[in-house]
Amino acid sequence: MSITARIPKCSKLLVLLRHQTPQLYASFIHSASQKSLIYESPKTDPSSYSSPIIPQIVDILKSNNHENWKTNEQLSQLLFSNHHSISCDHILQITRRLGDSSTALNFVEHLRSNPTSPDANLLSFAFQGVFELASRNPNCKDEVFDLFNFSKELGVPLTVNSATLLIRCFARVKMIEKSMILYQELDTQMRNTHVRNVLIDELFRSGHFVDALQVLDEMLQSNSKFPPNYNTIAIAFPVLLLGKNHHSVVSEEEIVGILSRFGRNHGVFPDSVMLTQLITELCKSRMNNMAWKLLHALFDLDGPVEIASCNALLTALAKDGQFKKMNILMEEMRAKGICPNVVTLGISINHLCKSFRIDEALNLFEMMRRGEVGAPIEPDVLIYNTLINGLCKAGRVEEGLSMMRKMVLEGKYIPRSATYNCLIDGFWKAGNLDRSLKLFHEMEKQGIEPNIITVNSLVGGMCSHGVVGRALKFYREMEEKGLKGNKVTYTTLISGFCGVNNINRAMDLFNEMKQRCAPDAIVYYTLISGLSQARLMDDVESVFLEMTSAGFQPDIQCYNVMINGFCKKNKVDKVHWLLDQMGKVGLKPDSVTYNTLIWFFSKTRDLKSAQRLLREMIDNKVAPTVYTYGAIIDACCLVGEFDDAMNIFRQMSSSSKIPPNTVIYNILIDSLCQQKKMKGALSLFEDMTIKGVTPNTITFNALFKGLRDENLLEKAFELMEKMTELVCHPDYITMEVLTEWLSAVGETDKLKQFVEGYSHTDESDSIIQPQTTPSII
DNA sequence: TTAGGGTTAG
Repeated sequence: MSITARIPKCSKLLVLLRHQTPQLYASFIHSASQKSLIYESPKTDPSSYSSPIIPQIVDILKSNNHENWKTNEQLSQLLFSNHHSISCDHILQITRRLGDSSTALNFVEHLRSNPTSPDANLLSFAFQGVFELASRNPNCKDEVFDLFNFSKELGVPLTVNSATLLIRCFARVKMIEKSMILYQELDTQMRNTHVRNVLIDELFRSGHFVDALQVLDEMLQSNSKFPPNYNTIAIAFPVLLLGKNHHSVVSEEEIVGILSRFGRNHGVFPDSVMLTQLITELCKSRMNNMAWKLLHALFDLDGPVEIASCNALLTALAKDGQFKKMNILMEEMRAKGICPNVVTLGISINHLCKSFRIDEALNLFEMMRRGEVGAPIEPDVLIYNTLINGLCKAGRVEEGLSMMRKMVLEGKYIPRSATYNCLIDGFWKAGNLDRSLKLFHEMEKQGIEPNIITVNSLVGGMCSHGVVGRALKFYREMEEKGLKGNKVTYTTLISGFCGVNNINRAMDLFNEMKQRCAPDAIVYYTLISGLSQARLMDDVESVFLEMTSAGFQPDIQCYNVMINGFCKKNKVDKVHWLLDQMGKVGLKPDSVTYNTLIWFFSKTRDLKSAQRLLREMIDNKVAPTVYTYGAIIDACCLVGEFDDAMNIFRQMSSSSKIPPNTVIYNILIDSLCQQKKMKGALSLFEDMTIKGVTPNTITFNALFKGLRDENLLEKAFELMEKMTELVCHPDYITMEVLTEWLSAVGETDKLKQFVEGYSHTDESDSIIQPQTTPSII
């Protein structure tokens, strides 16, 4: 039967009842013993489940038409005779088993036909059954409301469970105001903690913050007859702290105030699990301060705080770099007698490792193990891994490896893939790819499965060591074994191939990647950077367009890379286009952008534009850097305004704010050499060594060229010695200049001596290890 | 707890 078909029946019944039994009707109200109706949850007498009366009655009710119930002697006996005292629980059980609200309502009517005065309690519980059955229907909106009105008109009081069921039911069908009215109409006794909890929950759920807070406020009064319980706090706090609307309604201080009233007035506190969850969620939502306040409110109230909650906050503080607060909290924990556990140890060690304070981490590890900080704590495999990783990241790979060996020897734990991954990554980053590969084979032999991180680390190692072909081959082998590459794998390989200027292979890999996974901002950047480096600016443009249409907004660094690329290709219109694009998305040029553009104007000998940009830069509050001054000085030299260049240089030297660096000295030395002013050039060279600015190959090349042009041989020999002394490596330009000059003047011995001066340093500088597999590029 | 980017000059 449909719901709409059932409703008129209720109304008919109502009319019938009013008409026939006015006194009876009134008698309910008097006999209704409210007290017996106030239950938190149905306190079903366990015996009633096994009571044979229930199935007997249900059986009769179900197998007979309701019109025949009245005449059924057996039913009358069972229900109404004094021999069988039918309890409220019995009635509830029976009504629930009738299957639908229509039959259940007929049962209510039948109970009312009891020749002796019917017990109002019984009817209340029968109605509860009716409400329960009706509310099962997802479209119960009107029916439940009509049934409720009907019960009201009959004067049948609600049970507590009927009240909460109806409050929830109305709220869920977006009639929360009806829930409120129902609550207000309830007898004061009925508005108990449970009912209020349900109402508050539904008010919060439907966004009625103010009403919910008002009900909560009543409960929190110190003389409240129905004080809050654990459920109240469990309902209110997640919403107050993490709900969407709380910023406009309740301040952080007010939330703390509410918590204090729970604790101080009623001794109700969140338990450890709830508190930990709340802290974790707050920190996830970047509300570390609120999490801090929450925990400290509990400290102030002397409420129960366990180590897990403290660990949650410590984790967030460590992540956020709030180390002072971490120390304060640790001290407070000590004062409160909250003992650190293995997790606390892990957080502390992790934080020390991430701050490169490895020795302190190792120290803490030993101290905690030995029980020198509270009770002894046995570290877990994660802590070992954290330390091994910390050692590797600090370049202390041998110590990291010993730690793993020690862990195994002590029989503590078997290394995990992650343990090996840290070491593999550490060794190649320390320049020893060979050891990484040995560890990889060792882990395979030990039956510790490599994962995609192992593969990516080794692929990265090979790419960094210049053996990109081998990296790809290795990846293909791993792919065959089922380790499919991800974004990281492809980005690493793409970056590697761009690095060796094999753009075709990089593009192939990019296309292959797109078949497997969606590209992200990092891979787009990598590709744009590689293509810009290769000056393939048309391709840069198309990748840029693809990136933006995929929904990724290039950041300022990415724009700078592209602007630089277009500048180098002299594509001014494209530079303007990119600057426009930046403006449209609200990205402002930074110092790198300005420097790139100023450098471009310098190179095109457009000193005026370079100076104009310098002014614009300063006006826009972008601080000039050593690059900026370098570019301006360069421009001055190129247009022959050498005195201006020297003036800027002197200002830089005297202010010590941005002291000139090697590049600036090189520009000036080169310019002086070209002007054949060797005295000045050599004096600047002297000046830079005094100021601790290291000359490099370019400095020496400029000087050698100048000295050669002036044929100042002795000075050149002096500088050659100086160059060897500084282990400054000659390049092809150095060799070209010196070979030509010294051969011509018959000083080849000096040249030989010069070259030999570097022979002992060559080996240690080579980081490329002998290959065991042939490279395919 | 482990893996990929980081821009500008001579």
